[in-house]
Amino acid sequence: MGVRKVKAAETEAALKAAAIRVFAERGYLNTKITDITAAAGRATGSFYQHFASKEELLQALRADMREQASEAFADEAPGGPPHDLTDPGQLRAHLAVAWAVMRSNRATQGALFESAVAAGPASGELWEQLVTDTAMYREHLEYLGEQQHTLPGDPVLIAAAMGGIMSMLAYALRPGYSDFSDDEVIDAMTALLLHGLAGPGGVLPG
Amino acid sequence: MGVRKVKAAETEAALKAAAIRVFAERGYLNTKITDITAAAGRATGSFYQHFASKEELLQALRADMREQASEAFADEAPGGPPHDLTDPGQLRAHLAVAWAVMRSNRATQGALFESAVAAGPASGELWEQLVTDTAMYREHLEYLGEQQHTLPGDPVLIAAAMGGIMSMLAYALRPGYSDFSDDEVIDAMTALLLHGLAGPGGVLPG
DNA sequence: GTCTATATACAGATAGAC
DNA sequence: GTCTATCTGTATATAGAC
Repeated sequence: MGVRKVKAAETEAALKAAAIRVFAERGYLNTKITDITAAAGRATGSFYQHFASKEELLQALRADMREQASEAFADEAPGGPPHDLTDPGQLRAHLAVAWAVMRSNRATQGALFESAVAAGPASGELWEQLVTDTAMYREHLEYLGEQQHTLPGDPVLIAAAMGGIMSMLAYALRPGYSDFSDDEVIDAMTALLLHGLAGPGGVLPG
Repeated sequence: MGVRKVKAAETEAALKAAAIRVFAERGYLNTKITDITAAAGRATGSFYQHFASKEELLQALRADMREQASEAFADEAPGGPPHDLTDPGQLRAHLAVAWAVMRSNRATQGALFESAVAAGPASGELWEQLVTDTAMYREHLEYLGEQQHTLPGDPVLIAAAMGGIMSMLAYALRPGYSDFSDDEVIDAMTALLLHGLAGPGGVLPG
């Protein structure tokens, strides 16, 4: 790689890193291109040498996150059969990995969320994102269905609900104005999604 | 009331109605003040005679919705004791009313959601909105806790999760690119929140 | 490739006639 | 109170020198 390309790659990396920092502070929608370039110590014009728009930069960050996510889930279940989401340990492990990925990519995750919401309800972007991101849940639920297990509802809908609540909490829950630990959130969501409000006892005493 | 005040009230109502229409089409963040005035058949300048900003108009719409919501819930349980959310019928009724209010105020509900998200993660607005809107769930859960019922987690967190999933779905789920009926959604969420993925049977066979 | 300087575009808000 | 016309601020994107 020539020295020129190295410099370019450096700048691109600097812009991405700066974007992550400033997205975390002000949020995606509230940051201007110039906020990113300033935080990266570059000139405004340099931005467009690497990205056509803020949206395109976000897609690059999304690709990075996807890569990290698939690695994290590959570590969890290396090529094995689908998880049984009604097994407490497996459900918890799954939620814990998903939560860890979302939290370590807080800024990117939040930016994608903001972008999808800003597109408006009629665009369907948020629903599309929800369905895409929960494809793994959906598959596991469909597997359960094949095993004659009765599901609470359509696998697509249930999967979207599960993923939706996780990403909603990951976005809304910030240190400072609420003090739930990661473990507390994971435990609570595991219990809620596994046995619901009724608890592990099944049907309540009449 | 003088004729002048009548005209003013008419214009204000026209602006609110127009805002609801255009929010539903383009979303809150994507609509300009001029979109609203145009849809209402008024001049741009007239807007500021009634609202200082788009945000203030939204607060007015929120007040209208709150009023409607409290009526709906009052009809459901007129002055009675707190609901038992582990009772299938009561949980379903509760979710059904919440869903009906959100759907019949789709545009306002969506606009509030967009506004809270656009404020950025660091603002805490989305969390605040979530906690405020789920105060009723929280109280019911705390009541269950007092009855020695074991909850999946902190009432504030569980309530936020319940409300979060409902408003997320209400925003993301639109006719056209997904075809779940209201009943299907309510049934699925009732089942999920009541008994989780494991189902009403309680602990699964080993 | 990176920089400075500038052009373009548009939403928000106001001024003043009616 | 409502209108038309306009001003202001600001974010995006480009042009051209280095």
